[in-house]
Amino acid sequence: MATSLAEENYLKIIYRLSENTDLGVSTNAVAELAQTKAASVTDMLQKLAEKGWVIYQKYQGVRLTPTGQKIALSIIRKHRLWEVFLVEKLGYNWDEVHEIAEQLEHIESDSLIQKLDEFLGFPDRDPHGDPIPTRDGKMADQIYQPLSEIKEKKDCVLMGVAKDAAIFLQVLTKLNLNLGVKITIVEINSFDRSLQIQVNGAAPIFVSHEVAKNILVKA
Amino acid sequence: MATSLAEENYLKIIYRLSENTDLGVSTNAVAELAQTKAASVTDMLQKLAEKGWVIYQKYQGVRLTPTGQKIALSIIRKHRLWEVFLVEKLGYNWDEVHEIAEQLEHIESDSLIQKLDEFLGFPDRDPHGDPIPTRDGKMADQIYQPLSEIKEKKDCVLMGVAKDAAIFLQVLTKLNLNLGVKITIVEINSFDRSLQIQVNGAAPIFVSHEVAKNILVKA
DNA sequence: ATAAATTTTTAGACGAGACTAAAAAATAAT
DNA sequence: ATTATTTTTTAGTCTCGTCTAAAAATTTAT
Ligand SMILES: [Mn+2]
Ligand SMILES: [Mn+2]
Ligand SMILES: [Mn+2]
Ligand SMILES: [Mn+2]
Repeated sequence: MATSLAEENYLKIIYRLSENTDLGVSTNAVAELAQTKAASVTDMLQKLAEKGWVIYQKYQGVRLTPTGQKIALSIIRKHRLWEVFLVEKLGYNWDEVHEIAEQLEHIESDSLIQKLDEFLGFPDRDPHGDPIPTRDGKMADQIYQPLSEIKEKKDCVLMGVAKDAAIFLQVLTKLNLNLGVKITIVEINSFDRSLQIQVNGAAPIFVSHEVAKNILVKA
Repeated sequence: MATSLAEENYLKIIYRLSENTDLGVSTNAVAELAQTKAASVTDMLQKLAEKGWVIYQKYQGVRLTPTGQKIALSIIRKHRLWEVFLVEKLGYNWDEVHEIAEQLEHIESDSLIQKLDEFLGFPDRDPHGDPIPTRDGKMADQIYQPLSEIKEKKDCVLMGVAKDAAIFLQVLTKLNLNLGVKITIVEINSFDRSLQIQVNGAAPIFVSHEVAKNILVKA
């Protein structure tokens, strides 16, 4: 069945909110991400339920059906492949691509994504370190951990981010915190949990716990 | 002012219908290309007129304002650049790209088109030989002529097509009539104006006048 | 010049997707 | 166990872009 742009965006949002929980997703949570009102969300959830893409019961929240999940994953796959294209081929920075990919992810053509994937060398991570779902709808687990969970004196490598808002990415760029850099934790300030770190062995800098939470690293 | 997908498509259609005439474009002509009804076209023309993109007077047809023309040309620019991308970078055939470009042409990002243009090496023709409008909205003239106007015994080179419907392009491909081939006119049959031609010096084949009209060549 | 045919516009309706205001249900506080 | 608060749903309205049916204007034919 055909999916409208609005439907695709709702499914993607529901998918995102489902990732960290087994409970149904609340109407208000969807409304916030969709930048719309709760009443509009209720309307849409009823439509999505009729199409068989979500399980929805009044006041009980919503969850994706296997079909709904499949659709969401295919949109996410397109989004992330386009992000790779924009960064790798067109020379964008990682903080500039999300909004454009939000548009490109809705282009409908199986062969296009197939060929794009090939053109890009079948990448398995996007420019923010997020796994790219496979063609048959399987997404690798996020295997990296937040920098905030690494112990003092340890080394690690920046593999991704847990948030791709431009404003956050620009901060990282300004601090030379790019994909692949080596991070050494010099000290963790116990009172506000901020970190003193070295980036590729350079002079130590400070980052807040909030920032560290959203930086994904491998030991 | 922002343009909706529907508005962009209407402006593009009006542009196309204006190319070969100085008269206003008729409601019915637009309706046919838009695959919609005349009543819907009338509605839209009134909206476009309010936005200052067309001059519209009841029963008098419609024509683009300079602003409207600018918008139309920017959509056509995007369409053709994406077509180049699909053929040159992703390996599509020229008969497969039009529908996908119809979607991609509506992606909104100045920097994206800028970077895409650069990535493609600033092409000035799309895979069908059509000129790509420049960033500041100038479109080169179509300098090629229909094969149907070439004299007997003359040689020419296939530079483009006047129609990019997949069904037509597939016929050309089947006859080895690809961009850049040398065509020699062996004979013109006077009774139905069909042509006997050689493609790159191979054994002669027949093409109808209808086909010849839509093949663009340079002598 | 009048009638017939065609084209175009208007009038009224509809679905998608959003909104506001108000009602209902679920949660939290006393 | 009642209130009070928050969340969610319903009811009614709006805009966009489309449709059909009918009216009006234009063009063509007689
Ligand atoms: Mn993104
Ligand atoms: Mn991403
Ligand atoms: Mn095309
Ligand atoms: Mn083309």
